[in-house]
Amino acid sequence: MSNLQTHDLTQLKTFQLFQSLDSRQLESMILGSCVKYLKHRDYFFREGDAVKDFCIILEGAIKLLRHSPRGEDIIMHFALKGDVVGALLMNQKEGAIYPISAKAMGSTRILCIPKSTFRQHWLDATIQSRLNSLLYQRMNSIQDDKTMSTSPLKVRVSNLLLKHLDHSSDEINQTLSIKLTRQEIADALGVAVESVIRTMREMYSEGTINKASDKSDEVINIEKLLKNLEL
Amino acid sequence: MSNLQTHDLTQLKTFQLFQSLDSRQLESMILGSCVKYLKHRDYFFREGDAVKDFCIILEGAIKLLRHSPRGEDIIMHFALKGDVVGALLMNQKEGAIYPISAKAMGSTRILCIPKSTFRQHWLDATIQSRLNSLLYQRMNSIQDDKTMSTSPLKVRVSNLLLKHLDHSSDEINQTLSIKLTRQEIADALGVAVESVIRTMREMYSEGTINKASDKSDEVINIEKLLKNLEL
DNA sequence: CGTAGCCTTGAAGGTGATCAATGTTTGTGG
DNA sequence: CCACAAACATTGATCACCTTCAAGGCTACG
Repeated sequence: MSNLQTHDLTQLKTFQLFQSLDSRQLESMILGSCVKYLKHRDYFFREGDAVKDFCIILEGAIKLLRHSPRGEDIIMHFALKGDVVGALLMNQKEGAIYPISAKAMGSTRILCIPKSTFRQHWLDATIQSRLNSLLYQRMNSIQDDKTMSTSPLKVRVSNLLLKHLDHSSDEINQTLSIKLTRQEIADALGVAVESVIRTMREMYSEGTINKASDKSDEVINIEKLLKNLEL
Repeated sequence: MSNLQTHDLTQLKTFQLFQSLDSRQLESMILGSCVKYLKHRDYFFREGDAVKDFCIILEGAIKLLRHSPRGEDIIMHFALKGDVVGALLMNQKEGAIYPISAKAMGSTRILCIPKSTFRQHWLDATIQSRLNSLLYQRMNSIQDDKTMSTSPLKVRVSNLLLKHLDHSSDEINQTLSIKLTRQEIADALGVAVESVIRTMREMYSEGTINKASDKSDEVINIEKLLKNLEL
């Protein structure tokens, strides 16, 4: 736990949520906040905890998940740099609990903001409307998933990979913006790991997924990926 | 299409969204609005249409759905009286399109509000925060569904029925707040109609669902229903 | 060095999909 | 009011996809 650095402030201003706000407003919005480091698999909060604060991801990634009745994890969303985690809950009544868990993927740096600051400085029309925008995107993505729920697994895996492609390189061969384990892909789709493994093995043999030259990373051929999504 | 009646205004005030607003504010929020009647299966808007307005349901119900690649409908949400449909889209840029279709279930009366009014009179902190609340509930419900995606169909059907029980009567035998066809249940769960029919036939034989004495309505034994959800 | 988390493979089995045929209900127009 | 179409419901037979279970391997990390 530590305080905000100057370069963090600069970074904040690049996030969609804070675009072209004046510095005074920005500073009021992060009153009482602090930077936290989460290690791989640390929880920011757990399903059932009393709602206390929310955060903005400065570096790394956080997965939002629930525990299914049968002990599996179901992943609802992968939150990346610039994403806001838990803000929707700040409007809830006193005594509310988190309906979901937030778990770090790899070392993650977050800016942790107390509920009171939200209630004093975030209830501004512009901000709320931007939060709505973020929420809208997340909603849309969930609905995309649901739309494909009747498609064969290969299509659903392809769709998931597509959503997480790193668009910085516009090559045919792209990488993912976060490293996803087979287990995580399975948890995000609500299927068994073994099924994901078998499906992705097939995608290897077709050349949709390839081993990267250097490391254990994986590279995705976007043309072949898109072909899986047709029909 | 017609204008708002006095009793409609009274009704509006009973909705969560408008709780304890003064009349002046309420009137500004419905500037330029009009009441529309939708017949069964009429669309309020269709996936792909240019975004123009949103609505509040005065009477009846609207289902929000998408078309899957294979021609099936996938139902995302059943919106009932007092629900707001399409408000999240009003913040989007010019030229946005509806990502979803909104289709009436039975005769439905709505208050249809133009985008311009939203932009002038809804960007208020209180309202936005209430919209967030509605959205939060919808999000939560979708996440509940997803959490059960690995459960057997009987559990998922039970869960869907539970969500739509009419809690006005606190008897053991309850009815649904909207009439759902087997097809709609199937579309909401993303499964085949035949599977729903077979599952519900079984629930009949167990006594979880029963024919109502008078009509073709169905009555649900809530104790047996809850038993299906355990484990 | 041993544990924990993830990956992999194979064999067996079940749940729900698909297809095809038929019945029922509702609404529409002549 | 009847005839016809459209939407919804039902049933059975067959089959594919994904799950489950069991066993083992790999890699990272204290």
